[in-house]
Amino acid sequence: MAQKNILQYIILGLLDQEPRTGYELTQDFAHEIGEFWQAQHSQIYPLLARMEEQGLITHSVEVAGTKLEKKRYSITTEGRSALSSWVGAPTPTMATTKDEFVLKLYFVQRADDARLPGMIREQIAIHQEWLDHLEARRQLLFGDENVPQDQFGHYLILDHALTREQQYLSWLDQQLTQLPHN
Amino acid sequence: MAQKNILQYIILGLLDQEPRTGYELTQDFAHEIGEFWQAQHSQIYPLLARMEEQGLITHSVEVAGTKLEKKRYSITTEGRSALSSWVGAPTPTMATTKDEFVLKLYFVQRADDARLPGMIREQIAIHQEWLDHLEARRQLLFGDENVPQDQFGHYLILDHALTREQQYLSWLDQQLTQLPHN
DNA sequence: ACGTACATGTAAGACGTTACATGATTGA
DNA sequence: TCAATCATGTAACGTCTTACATGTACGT
Repeated sequence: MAQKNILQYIILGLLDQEPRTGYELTQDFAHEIGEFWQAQHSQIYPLLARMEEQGLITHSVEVAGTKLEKKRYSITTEGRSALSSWVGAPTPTMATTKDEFVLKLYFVQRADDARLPGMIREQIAIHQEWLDHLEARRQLLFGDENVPQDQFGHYLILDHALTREQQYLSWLDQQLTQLPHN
Repeated sequence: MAQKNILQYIILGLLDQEPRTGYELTQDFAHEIGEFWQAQHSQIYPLLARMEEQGLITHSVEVAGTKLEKKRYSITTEGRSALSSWVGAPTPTMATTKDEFVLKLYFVQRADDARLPGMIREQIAIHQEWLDHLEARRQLLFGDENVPQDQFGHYLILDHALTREQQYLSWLDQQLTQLPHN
């Protein structure tokens, strides 16, 4: 995709909340923030080293048990300033959704293609499952709060993802019912 | 992103419509299909060579003027079969929208952050412009037709993109009006 | 003692963008 | 003749995923 190192800013943002180890950051990408961005540990560890070289973060060593060394990274003043100017900077480029399913639709030339109903039903199942996951997540994090004071950003993007999935699903439903002789 | 060579199938799909040169394919990605997938010529030309090696496409040489050689590629039987099995295969992976703006929102911790209104207004402008473009495109391609017989797939994904942008915009509008003392 | 989770790294390769490089055609 | 467009390629580099590789800690 060749972004401009967005991952770096995500890590800064997470470390700004509280210091973390590389392993913990990996867990965050697998769970906490994984709905919106993915990163494997093989990408995270080298990046942490580069960011420390640049002075954006530092680490201290914690020993667990007798031998195991954990590197707990914290954000530096310089890092905090880089994070802040990223958030404040314009975001002129739109997310280009590269949706394989939608691409396939492009090459279905005819409305009566026999494969369409099955294809759409498959996507409905996938997006319904995802919507359920997101709803459970909102319930877990925010309960029935309307607009929470803290974690406002997290609330915002969860709400955004929920709205998007609801729209995607209702679009799929609508297309399915509008198909000829279905 | 490490997809499974989706670009290859898009090229097969385009060549299935009619034979094209690498240059023409590049133009298609810049205009026709550029709303949904991007590819530069530097990615297209080497891929065409690889696809020809695999027997998915062939080319014939056209001479324009006195010297200029154009390679016009067509899909082979093998290519048509690969395209068809791609379209027919399950699409189990969801599009992971990596939306830089939404990521920034995640790190805005407080609802009264002074930067929020400006950030949201910027995105409204961008998405409004995009929506206008898509609407002009639909008007151009399909006029006031409701559900066209031919180019059904193109109609579908344009409709999908339009719906998505409308939803994105209304979400942004809603968040803007709900901000404290705006 | 054994399995799972914790913890950190490197290597190889696919995908994608920007830049480099060259030359022909066409219309003003 | 000059500029824009047509036309095809390679190089360098950044991002991202999958696989390789190693070892510790902790609970049962």
